[in-house]
Amino acid sequence: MAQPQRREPARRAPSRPKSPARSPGAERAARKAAPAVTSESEDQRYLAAYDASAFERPSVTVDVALLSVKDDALVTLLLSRTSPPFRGRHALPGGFLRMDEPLEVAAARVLHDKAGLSDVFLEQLYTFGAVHRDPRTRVVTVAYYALVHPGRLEAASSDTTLARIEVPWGGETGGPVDCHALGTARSGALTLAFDHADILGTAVKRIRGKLDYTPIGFQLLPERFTLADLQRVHETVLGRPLNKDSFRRRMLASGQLEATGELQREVDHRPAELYRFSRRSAV
Amino acid sequence: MAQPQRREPARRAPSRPKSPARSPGAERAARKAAPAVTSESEDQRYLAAYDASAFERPSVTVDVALLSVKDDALVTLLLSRTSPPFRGRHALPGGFLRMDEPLEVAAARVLHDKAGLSDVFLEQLYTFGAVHRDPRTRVVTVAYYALVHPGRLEAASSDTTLARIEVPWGGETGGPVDCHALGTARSGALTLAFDHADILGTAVKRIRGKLDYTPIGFQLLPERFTLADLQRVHETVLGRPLNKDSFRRRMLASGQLEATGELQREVDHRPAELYRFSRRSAV
DNA sequence: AGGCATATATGCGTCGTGCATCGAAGCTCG
DNA sequence: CGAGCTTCGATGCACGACGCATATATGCCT
Repeated sequence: MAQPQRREPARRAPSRPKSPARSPGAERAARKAAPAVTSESEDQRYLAAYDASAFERPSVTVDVALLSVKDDALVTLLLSRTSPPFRGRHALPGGFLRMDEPLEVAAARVLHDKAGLSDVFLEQLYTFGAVHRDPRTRVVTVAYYALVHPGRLEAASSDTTLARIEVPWGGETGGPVDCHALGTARSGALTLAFDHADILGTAVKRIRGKLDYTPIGFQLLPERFTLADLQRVHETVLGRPLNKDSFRRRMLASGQLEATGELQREVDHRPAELYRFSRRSAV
Repeated sequence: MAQPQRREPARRAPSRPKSPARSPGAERAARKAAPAVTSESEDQRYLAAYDASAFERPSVTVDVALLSVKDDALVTLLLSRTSPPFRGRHALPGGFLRMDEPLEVAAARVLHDKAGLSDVFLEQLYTFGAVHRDPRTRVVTVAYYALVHPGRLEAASSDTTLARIEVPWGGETGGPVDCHALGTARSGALTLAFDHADILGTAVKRIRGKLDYTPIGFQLLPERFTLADLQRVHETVLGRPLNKDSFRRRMLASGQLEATGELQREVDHRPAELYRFSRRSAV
């Protein structure tokens, strides 16, 4: 819906107008006490409370979890925060939503301005709106995830940091992930700003789920790649080994691969054929 | 991220500070021209533009696509709008996000106040932020979807409308859906307010995708049900017939079902056994 | 009592997957 | 130059899930 001009009549006002019921049990009890009757006085109080908060608007930002696979590890791009809160900590690239740009454009802009990347696979991930996820004001952030192959990250790492992602949970469980700065010899875990470790965890969970039935794996590879490359990417994302033969057959049968006829070079064994992603699969 | 107090230094300012690059080609060209160099003057201009829009905040609402399956049809709960814009049209239950409540609590509150429903399966769906989705101001809405069995809808239909959902696309394609008011004999399609037909379409697409590997099907049934009931619900959601034997075996093998020992009653044929959803499946 | 409609169990061909085997094709080294 | 190494890539086979067909069970109706 959406009414900046508050006209919507509020039916079935909750017994506690100020705070909505949090626990399902309490909520059900409240409903049982006053099932479907509309009390005028309750409506009045409810409207008053509604009015008060309706015009106070939270800030809206976009954050981008930029993921890649480098040296058989999931990596992400982080920025060091130069101002409080969480000064000095690492955070996802993000920024405010402008009034005249769609959400996805804002995410692309953030990626362009802060990571120097354009023309990147980008998809909405989840919206995080915990009340105190930003200690200053209410900030609702629409998180996106982006996928690039590691070659495109090299050029962008001026004041950005590449961090290796370690997933402390198995399969599809979910939860925050741990990040370790890449390159630096010390392996101390980075403490991310805000709820960005949760955002990254959600992103990992999402791409793990979508990997089998969507062509997102190709986004993490250069244009030409071998089947072994593709399998290593899948194994890195999923965090578990895959059967080689089954993977081959499944990929070749999916119709998403196009043989280039070219062969691998500079390898000390039999070179594999190079394939290309063919997006005319969904025909 | 999220900085109401604008301190974030903007690196790699785009060559056109006002409008972020829209076309991938143009964007890539711009990046090639100025790869990783930070120009101070560009930063200045960029910050000025950034400041201007950073403090103007969009409104944030939540909308809930409440879905159910009734008489072998997908149905949703709609409200008639009593004020412009889209006065008289039907819309999803929704409302403003309050400053002190999490997103999911807001969605539950909306469901409680406008549909009289509590303790409902509720999950975040997608965030819609097209610039002019609300003709008055910028409104970003965080859409949720909710699932209930049709028995819980009867009590709630005071000034709400139940509408049958017709999906004009097949499988996982996506897009808006058509709605037809239930009960009324005439089958004229309802024109929904805002982008709510898209939200419903996204919800249908989502539950179609999640139906096989999550227990959401049980949310659309009463506590006890037969395997045939469950199959009909699945077929209605997916919009295609399913193989009976395969469905039986898959469901029984999933470990999510618990036989009650009871049998169906008041049917003019052999009664089927009643099952119950057992959430101790993931053990 | 018999018919009817549906539930429930069983058997079989097919297909995808995991596993093992085998030949092929480049490189390295003696 | 040929043997040996490593990985590629194809083939064969057992197993399980699925689609399909068949057979039996069971409560209600006539």
